[in-house]
Amino acid sequence: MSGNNIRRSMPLFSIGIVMQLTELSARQIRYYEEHQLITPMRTEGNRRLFSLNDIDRLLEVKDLLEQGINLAGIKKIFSVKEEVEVETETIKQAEKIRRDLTDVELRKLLRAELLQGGKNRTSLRQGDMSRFFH
Amino acid sequence: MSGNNIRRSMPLFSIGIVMQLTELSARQIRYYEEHQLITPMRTEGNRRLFSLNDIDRLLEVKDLLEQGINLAGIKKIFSVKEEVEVETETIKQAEKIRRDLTDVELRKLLRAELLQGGKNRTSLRQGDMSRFFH
DNA sequence: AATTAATGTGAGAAAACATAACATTTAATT
DNA sequence: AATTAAATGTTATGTTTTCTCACATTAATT
Repeated sequence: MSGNNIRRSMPLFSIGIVMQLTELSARQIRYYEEHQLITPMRTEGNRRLFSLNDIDRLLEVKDLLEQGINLAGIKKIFSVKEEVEVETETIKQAEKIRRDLTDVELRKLLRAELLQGGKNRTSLRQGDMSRFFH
Repeated sequence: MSGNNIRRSMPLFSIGIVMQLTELSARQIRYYEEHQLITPMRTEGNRRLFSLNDIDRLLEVKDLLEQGINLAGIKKIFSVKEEVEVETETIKQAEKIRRDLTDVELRKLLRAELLQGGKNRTSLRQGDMSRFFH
């Protein structure tokens, strides 16, 4: 999942290409950056380099603007979205930790059982075999 | 399938980006173009614009060169590959045509059967109903 | 030693992009 | 109606990137 994200945030496209892909003017794109709706990378020579994520954002900005929402509103919408994403990500990770922990518990139990096998002969393998040797 | 191909042949990347992605020098890239291993598009202002396919090709060129194959060899390899691709495409299409034709045959048969229902009363529906009205 | 294939390097011109300032348009507010 | 603010257009000027072309270098082959 993360590999794809890296790819989508890779700075690849010049402003000329982005203009074509989004049908926005350079002025518009720069203006939206000025208002922090996107934050494209820069080359050593200070040229903007846009990622696929940037392009997605620009298309969304365009769409929302056409719906009559102003830049302030769009910015807020983005920040809310961002929050939601962070939260779901946190939940996901918590879920993963929970799973991992229960796995650890499970292994602990199994390990205890195996170690106890010396004294109390009721280990799994013996239990299985006992069907044939009684 | 074709939509993806269009995307992969879309002229998007400047030579600077391609240099970074392929770790080839501009000289090398232009030289390979000169020898028709790639044919990037041009902007109105005569700048090269590379597609994902171009980049793939360049990486393959690089790889084959490192294996000691010269440009002539690489060119031949590409043309052979191209031929193979064309052939498999042709086979695929022939296969599709065959399928479509047999479908047509099938429908023809069904249609003939339905039309004949007026004279010889053994149509499917009547056949079904006859179980209850005998 | 000479030739060839692949790549490096430098010059000069053109294209693309940068910022900045001022102009225009449109919609909202007074 | 006049004013203001938001969004975009336009123009000017400087810098970066890319273009082609020519010549140089390197390594392998004859």
